[in-house]
Amino acid sequence: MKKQGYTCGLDAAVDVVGGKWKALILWALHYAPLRFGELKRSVPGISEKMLIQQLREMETYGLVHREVHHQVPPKVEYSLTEFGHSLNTALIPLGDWGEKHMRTIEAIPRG
Amino acid sequence: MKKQGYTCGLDAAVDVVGGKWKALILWALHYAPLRFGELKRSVPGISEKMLIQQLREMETYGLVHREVHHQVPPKVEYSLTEFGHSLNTALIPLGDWGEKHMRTIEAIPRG
DNA sequence: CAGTATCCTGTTAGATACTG
DNA sequence: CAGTATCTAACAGGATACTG
Repeated sequence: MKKQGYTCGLDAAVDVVGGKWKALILWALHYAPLRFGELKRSVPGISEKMLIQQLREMETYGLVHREVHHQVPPKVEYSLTEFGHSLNTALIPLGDWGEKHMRTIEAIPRG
Repeated sequence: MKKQGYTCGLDAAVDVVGGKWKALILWALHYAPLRFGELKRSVPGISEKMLIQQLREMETYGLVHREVHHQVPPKVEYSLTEFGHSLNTALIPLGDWGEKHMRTIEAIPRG
């Protein structure tokens, strides 16, 4: 979330879902609501700091809903809103594309 | 292009098209091949440095083709490959989503 | 369990000036 | 026209330790 005055829809969408983690978190929540710890295990490699940071942003975007259950031990569940689901749906073709070309992508020399 | 061993297709796709500019450059080239200067005008706000840098990466990914016409003054045309077109197609729903929700997105308080 | 708080590093990106 | 080169600021992200 950095700009105003987007030049096209893709510009706006990339601004919302951009960065290393948001699309993956969205994807993980597609199937069912998850607790913080479950989510962490569902997104391999993410640190607790990045996870909570991205979740907070996605909450302010209205993509994710945070539900606190006052128990001991604490239980917090994250789920997609309708808005979040609509974004996830829009990401499906991109995910399919990536899956289809994963081998090609991995074979590209890094640098 | 940073990792190997993607966990899902979206992971791989975000790695290829991620960052601030690549999706926009891809989008601009969707309609027709463009020269460097035309491309710069088509992607408002991009610096020459970022444009050439992103184009080079996209060339190594095989998304973009660079055609040099040996003339004075020089003329270099950039176009999408078939691979680039396939990625662009996969981005259409995301672009539509962004367009549809642009007002909502702009209204979110920045942080 | 579900976070916070700090510190630290590498990358991204902007500004500016210059070239074949 | 189509780039290169250099410098610097900003930010994303990682490591580690601590808390209600």
